[in-house]
Amino acid sequence: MYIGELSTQSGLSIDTLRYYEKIGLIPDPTRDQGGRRVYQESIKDWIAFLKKLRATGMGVKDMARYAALREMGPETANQRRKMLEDRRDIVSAKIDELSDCLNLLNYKIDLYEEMERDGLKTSSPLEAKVQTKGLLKKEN
Amino acid sequence: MYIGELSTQSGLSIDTLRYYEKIGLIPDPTRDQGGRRVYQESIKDWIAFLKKLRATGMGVKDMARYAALREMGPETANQRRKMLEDRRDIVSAKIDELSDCLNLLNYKIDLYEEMERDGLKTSSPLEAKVQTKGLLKKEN
DNA sequence: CCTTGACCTAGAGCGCACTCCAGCATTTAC
DNA sequence: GTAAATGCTGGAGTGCGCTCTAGGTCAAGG
Repeated sequence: MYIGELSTQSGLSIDTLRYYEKIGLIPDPTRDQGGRRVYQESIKDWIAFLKKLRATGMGVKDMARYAALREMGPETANQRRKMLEDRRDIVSAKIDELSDCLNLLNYKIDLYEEMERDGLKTSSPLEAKVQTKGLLKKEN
Repeated sequence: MYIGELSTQSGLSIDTLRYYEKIGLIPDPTRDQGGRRVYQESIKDWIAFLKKLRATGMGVKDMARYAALREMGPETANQRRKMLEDRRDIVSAKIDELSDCLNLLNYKIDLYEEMERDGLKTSSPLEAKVQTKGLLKKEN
């Protein structure tokens, strides 16, 4: 499988695939006689996992660290587990934060709907209302 | 309230406060005789809301658009509502995505624990196991 | 007075994660 | 045999969201 096909199938651009290789996220593939990268099917699973890690907000440096540990073999399992646990905690916290944001958005959308239904009769700033409800300032 | 105090109370750096002002996220404050910014208490609520929008992943350009609509008064309420609805959908989708990621992380952490408990007896790549479970590739 | 500290401006610089470019080689289809 | 498609490299460029710097002003305390 050449890079174009891998790009199509993995959803990463050709440039990104080469970039990921350069920074050590993807192992150097074999080359054909013409010097072109030849990928094995199994790389797709690894890339799918990398995409999941990126989706969690992990930076490419951390991902490269994880990839390097993986290359080193099973004796690094505990370090990789630790990284995933750290990431789990971060993701968990982010979900909570986004849930808060979602509540606030829904609350303000309701206020706007009310305001539009009432024909713009109230012109007091919505942010003030939100504050009085104590929906903001929960943290920060 | 001068910028230093606002920085402390809002959790944004002084530089960020001036930057937000420059790009139109924060209304231009009045100045004292010496030209120094003087803020009203109410700005803190607005900044708290801006921080929430940022936490949802909204870019500063969109935030500036929202801020500009707000400056224009109540007749822009429907446009602002639309923006918040769009953002709600994005946040909702992001929560779902992160929940998926959380499941995958937990699954892999379990595998690592198992592997470490079994004394590294299996050296097959974990990514392959994950793939066979169909936890990856749900989208992408 | 004079120093200290908080503030000011315009603009440069930074870290991140790509993305694009120029210039070239190879392969494939006609 | 030639043109189009696909690939290669090294390095520059991009957009984002700040963050920092240089060189200055201003107000309060000793």
